[in-house]
Amino acid sequence: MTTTQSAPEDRDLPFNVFAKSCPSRVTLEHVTGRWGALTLGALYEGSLRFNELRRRVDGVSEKMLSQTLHALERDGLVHREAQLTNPPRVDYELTPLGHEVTERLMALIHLLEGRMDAVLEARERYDAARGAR
Amino acid sequence: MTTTQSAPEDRDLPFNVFAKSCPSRVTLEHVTGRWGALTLGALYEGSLRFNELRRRVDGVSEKMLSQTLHALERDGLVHREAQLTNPPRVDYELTPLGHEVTERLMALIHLLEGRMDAVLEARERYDAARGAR
DNA sequence: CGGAATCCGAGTAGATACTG
DNA sequence: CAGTATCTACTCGGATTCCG
Repeated sequence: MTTTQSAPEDRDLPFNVFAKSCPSRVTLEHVTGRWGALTLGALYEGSLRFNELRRRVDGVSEKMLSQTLHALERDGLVHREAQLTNPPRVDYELTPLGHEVTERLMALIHLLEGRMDAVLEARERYDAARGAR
Repeated sequence: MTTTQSAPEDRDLPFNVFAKSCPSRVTLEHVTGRWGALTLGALYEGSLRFNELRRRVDGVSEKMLSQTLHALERDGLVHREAQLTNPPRVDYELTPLGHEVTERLMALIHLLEGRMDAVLEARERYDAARGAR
């Protein structure tokens, strides 16, 4: 054993989401946040323009989408390609890193979508037991 | 080809997070939400008691942890085991479904932690270009 | 089309105090 | 220990307006 390792969660990684001050926690929130996850998911299929994204991500406002895209671009997960034509055209696409991240994210989303029946059942059981009191 | 399939995102799955009204979006938010993700992550190593959980998930308040655990329990991802001793002892652990979900979640978290250096670099580049103006 | 800026209400999060 | 209750503060997020 060449490295000193005590427990799995006690890795000597420089970054640890469980620590309050770790920057990785902020990025995790950008990625998994309400609109971040859906935006990345939409871009997973390919590059999209601003309003195409808005339509894909059902329910997002211009403001939130704009804000979300900025955060993801700043974190290096999304690339913004602006063409100064008239009318202007701006395409958003995943960076290689963004694609890797989104792969993992989609695995999570698809699992969840596939097991929603079990989740719904669990909710009914929970409500029947708790709500009755 | 035996199934009718038009596009990957156009699957005829009953649940689709991209749709505003889909219940899967709510569950996704429980799982990936600020405290949900960290709580599941903490429980991935094994069952924990309430205050152990509080210490692991750095920065969470009692209220938020309690609320988070209720949501995850209701969705069938976390199991609550209470012993009516004195002092009371309550253990939380992942259900099999919760474990599956958390596996995917941890894959995402670990990827992110491992690439934070790239994220931080991207941020500096972004700020240098944008913040300068 | 692709945004930025402003306003404002609703919901969320934290601190605190209390209970079993 | 394991929570609940309450209060306040703050942020989030939507609608609107305006600009390049």
